[in-house]
Amino acid sequence: MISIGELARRAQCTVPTVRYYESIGLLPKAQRREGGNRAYDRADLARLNLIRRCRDCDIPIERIRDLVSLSEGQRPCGETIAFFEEQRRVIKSRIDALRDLDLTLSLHLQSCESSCLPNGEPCGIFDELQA
Amino acid sequence: MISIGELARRAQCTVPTVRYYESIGLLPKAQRREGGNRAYDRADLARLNLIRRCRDCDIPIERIRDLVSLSEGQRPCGETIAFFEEQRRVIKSRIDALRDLDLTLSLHLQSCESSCLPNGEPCGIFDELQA
DNA sequence: CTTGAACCTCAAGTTACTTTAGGAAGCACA
DNA sequence: TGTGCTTCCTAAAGTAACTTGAGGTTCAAG
Repeated sequence: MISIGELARRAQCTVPTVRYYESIGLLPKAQRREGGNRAYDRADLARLNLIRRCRDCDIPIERIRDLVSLSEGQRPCGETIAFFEEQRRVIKSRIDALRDLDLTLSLHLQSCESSCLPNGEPCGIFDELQA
Repeated sequence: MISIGELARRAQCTVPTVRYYESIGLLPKAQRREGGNRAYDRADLARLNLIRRCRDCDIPIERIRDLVSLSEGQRPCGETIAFFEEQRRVIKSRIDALRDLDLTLSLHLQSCESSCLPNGEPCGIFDELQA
């Protein structure tokens, strides 16, 4: 059994975030010690880790709720596979968008760096962006 | 001079979003027609386009405020380049996190698909995820 | 000149948290 | 046993970046 602080540390999130997840029912109500402090076990950490992995990738909480209930309900494989595949599609399109933006930024950086004067005067980087 | 609807359409955002940007001072107070409707010109569109590009990249509004004042103040290139490079770092780490999650999902999908029974009964896909 | 789309303001709702206020619990060490 | 100090507790309010809703006005087409 570990404390909420230890749990948060291991799952790389903050203590209030853990309490918040409990308050919205994404984590089950935690067990309590004598004095009232929350206590967690390995399964809690596993579940929080799963949630955090997903949140780091901006999967909305409602979708994570689906995932968790899928994992608990022992649903047939088909549903689970479909869910995972859908998430992979979302992830893929997000990666594509980010790569695209990165390319744009790198092009603007290049043009800035090549047209910049050594004295550090402003170049035309914003002219293009605002055109 | 174009209407707020036309402006929003061209900058790929919604009308309320434009009004919101004005309300927080990210866009200057719009000119008005006789009846009170907002009217915009090319410069407004340029500025909104810049803002939207950045927001698509999840650059927070406070940072865009910095950028706008950077572009208006004709600051030296160094600052601008540093800003863009920082944004590229943010994008890169976000892509890495997404790729990582995608890999995890694909591994679980594989193990699910290979251990699944043809009748669609649940397999152990979540056992690993929650371990 | 009327009708429907687009516009207006102001207020409240949304998501996923964080921050604040005001205490109580737990643990070291003197 | 007392005295700190960190960690914990709850409840409420704040934050970012918008979206949605209510209730009313303006504008362009027919």
